[in-house]
Amino acid sequence: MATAAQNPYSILSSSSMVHADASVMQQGGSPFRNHQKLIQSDYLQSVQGNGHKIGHQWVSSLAEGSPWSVSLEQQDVKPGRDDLQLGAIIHHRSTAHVAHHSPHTNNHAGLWSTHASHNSSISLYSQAAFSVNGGLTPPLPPSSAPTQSLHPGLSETPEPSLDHSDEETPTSDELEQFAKQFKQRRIKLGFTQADVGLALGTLYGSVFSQTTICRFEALQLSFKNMCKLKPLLNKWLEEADSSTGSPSSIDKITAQGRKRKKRTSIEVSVKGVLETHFLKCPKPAAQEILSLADSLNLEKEVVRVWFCNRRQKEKRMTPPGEQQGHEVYSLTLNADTSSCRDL
DNA sequence: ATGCATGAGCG
DNA sequence: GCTCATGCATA
Repeated sequence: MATAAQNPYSILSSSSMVHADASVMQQGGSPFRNHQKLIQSDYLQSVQGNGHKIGHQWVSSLAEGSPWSVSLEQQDVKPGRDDLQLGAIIHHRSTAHVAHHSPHTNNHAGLWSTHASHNSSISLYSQAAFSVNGGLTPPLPPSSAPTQSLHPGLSETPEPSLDHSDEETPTSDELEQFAKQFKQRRIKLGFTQADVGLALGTLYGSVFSQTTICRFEALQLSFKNMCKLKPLLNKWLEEADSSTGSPSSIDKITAQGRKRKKRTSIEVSVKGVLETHFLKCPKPAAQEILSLADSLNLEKEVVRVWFCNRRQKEKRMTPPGEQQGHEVYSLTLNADTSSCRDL
C-alpha cells in the first residue's frame, strides 16, 4: 500500500490514498441498498464524445436573468495548502478578497459577485498537476511488476469468476470487485486518480476528474453511472499495464477559465436542521424551501441545491451513513416522493 | 475524500 | 424545478 506514497510525484494525492485504502479494507457486503431504485432510471446519457467543454456557460447564462449577477471575480483566496499540488503548472493566483458572503438573510442577486477583480481567472486543473503525461506514462512506476495480476488474498476478495471482457450490466458485487481491483492496480502502477481521469481523455475522448475516479473507486456513483464507467476504466487498466513505460500521447488538455460561484459553507448547526428536515421531507416544495432558507439565513438556491445533493447522495451505491460492509436498509427513499404538506 | 455547484435533459 | 452525471474547490 505504501508503494504509491513513496512516489515523489504522488504528493498531491498521497493523503487521499491513505484514507481510501482504509476503506477498502472493510468491505464485505453488498453496498447496493438502493439497487432497485437505481436500475429504474431510464434516461441514458451516453458517453460524451469529448471532454472538452470549455466553459463560459456560467457567464453566459447569467445574462438571462439568473439570480447571480455577472462578475469577473476571481474565486480563490486559498491560503497555502493547495499550492503544493500545483506541480509543474505555473499558475498565478491572486489574493483578492476574503469575505464573500451572506452577512444577512435572503439576499438575491450578486452576493458573491459584484466586485470585479480583473484577475486572471485561470483556474487550471490543479489536481491534475503533472498532466504533462496525459497518456500512460507512469510518473515513476514502483518496483512491483505491473503485468502481474492483483493478489487474491488481501482482504477477502472472493473473485467471482467473471471476465472483465463482457460489457453486460454487471452485478453490484462485480462492480464492487472491479472497483477494488482497479484501485489496487492503479496504485501499483503508480498513477493517481487524476492521472487516470486525464488519460481517459487522451485515450478515449472523455476526460474525467479526480473526483469521478475517486467516487468510482469508492462506489459512490449511481449503479448506472458505475456501469457506464467500468468499461472505460477497464480499458485503461489493460492499456496501462501492457504499455508500462512506453511513452504515449503527451498532449494535455489544460484548463479553462470558468466562473463559478464560491462554494457556500454551511454551518454544522444549520446542516443539522437541514438534515432533520430532509428526514421528514426529502423533497420539500418551493415554498418550504423558501421559508427554510429564510429561517436559516441562506439563499433559497443554496437550500434547493442542498436538497438535490442530499437526495442524490441517498441514491449512491454506498450510502452516506455507512462505509460499505453491512447492508442497512434504513431509509427507503421512494421514487414517487410527493411533496410534504405538513411541517 | 467530499461538499456545494453546474448544466443537460426532461417533463 | 427535478434528476443525473460530473467537477471545482476545499477540508
